[in-house]
Amino acid sequence: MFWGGRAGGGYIRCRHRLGSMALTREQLIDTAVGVLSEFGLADLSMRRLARELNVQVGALYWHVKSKQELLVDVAAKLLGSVPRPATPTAGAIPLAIASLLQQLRTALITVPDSAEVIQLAQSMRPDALAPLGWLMDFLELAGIPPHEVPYARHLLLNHLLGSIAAHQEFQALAGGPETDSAPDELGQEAFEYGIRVILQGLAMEHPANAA
Amino acid sequence: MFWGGRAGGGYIRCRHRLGSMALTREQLIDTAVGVLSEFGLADLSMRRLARELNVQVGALYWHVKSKQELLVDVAAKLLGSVPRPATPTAGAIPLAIASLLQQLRTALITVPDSAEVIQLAQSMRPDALAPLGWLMDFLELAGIPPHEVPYARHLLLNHLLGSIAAHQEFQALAGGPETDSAPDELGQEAFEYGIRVILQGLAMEHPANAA
DNA sequence: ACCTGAACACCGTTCAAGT
DNA sequence: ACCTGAACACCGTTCAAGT
Repeated sequence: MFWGGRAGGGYIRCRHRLGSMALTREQLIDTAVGVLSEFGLADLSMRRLARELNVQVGALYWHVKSKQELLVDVAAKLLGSVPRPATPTAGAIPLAIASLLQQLRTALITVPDSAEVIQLAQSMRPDALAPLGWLMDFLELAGIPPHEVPYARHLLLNHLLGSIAAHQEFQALAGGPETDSAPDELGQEAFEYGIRVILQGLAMEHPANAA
Repeated sequence: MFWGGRAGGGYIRCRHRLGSMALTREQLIDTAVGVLSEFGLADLSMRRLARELNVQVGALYWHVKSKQELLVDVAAKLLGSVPRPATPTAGAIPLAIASLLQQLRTALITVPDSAEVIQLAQSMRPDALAPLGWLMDFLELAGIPPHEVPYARHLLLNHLLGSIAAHQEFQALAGGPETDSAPDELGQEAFEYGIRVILQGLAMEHPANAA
């Protein structure tokens, strides 16, 4: 959620821009990813970004149209590390789906409020997040009727984002990002359980596909 | 999402408080539900509520500790119309789950941003939303191993809230709350599809239960 | 082309002081 | 007990004017 303590102070180590050379859109996005990763969405304000980059707030609006547009780019960058999987053979589709989702989870789980950012981006520009398109491709490949593919994708996506959000909430209450070993585990188990259940359900609903 | 156009103007027909008698917490909650229902979460500010109630902002903080606490009560009120279902017989558990979820959807689908409000409430005070507890009871009754019951509940809840949010987004883009007939339908179909898939998947994962 | 300075119209929360 | 008035520390966005 976007609520919760305004953590306030705390600067990012590197200023991301020194002296004289012009600010770039890339720098702006990278700084936004940095602030999000370290302090969360509540601290990710345009004014905070301007401070971090040693510019006035207005300057940011020469590079992006709005905060929302910036967040779409932030979301895309968060998923940028997930590699495009090879097209799976017919029998291996459920496995390919599961491993894509696992990669998405890994990319997002350490970034606070990442689920919300992805959801916003997804609702603003459904095409901006390539990996979510791959998911649809896989479901089509599995032989799910075209008009139900979006339903199935939503089901998987809601589970992914929901279980990331739940895990981060839980961690927040437990205080800090889990200093001791076995940091994830419970969230990971819940995540895998859901994937298993949904894939099994899909296999029953669409007897044509492989599972 | 909490973003989107600040709709701005537009007052609620009845002032909810006239003249001299003291403001009550109930009035505050009801007004909040009213503003949410008509204008959405972006317009639901403490200052707006104060205006609507003809009080100064500070007055609200005598009745509630914070905006978040108020929103928990708003969430509870939104689900207040859902009646406690009778305990189902063993064979009818999946049906009871499906119909409870349908009732929850019906209670929330017309209220903008209701999914976010429920999610916030659920994360702040997991016990405040009784109907979500009933869901867990049903899953236990279905013979799901205790430590997996929360996983299954999350799965269903994420689908419910996710499909409500998706439906409202879609409607927002389509302009206004669908003036012509057949207003829901698509969202309803996606919703039922997901329920079916999840329940089938649960039945496979836990052969003991009935489906 | 790129940025500053300043404004506009907002936020949530607190708290001394009034009744 | 219940509320006002005023402040504190913020927001996102716009835009004339500077370089």
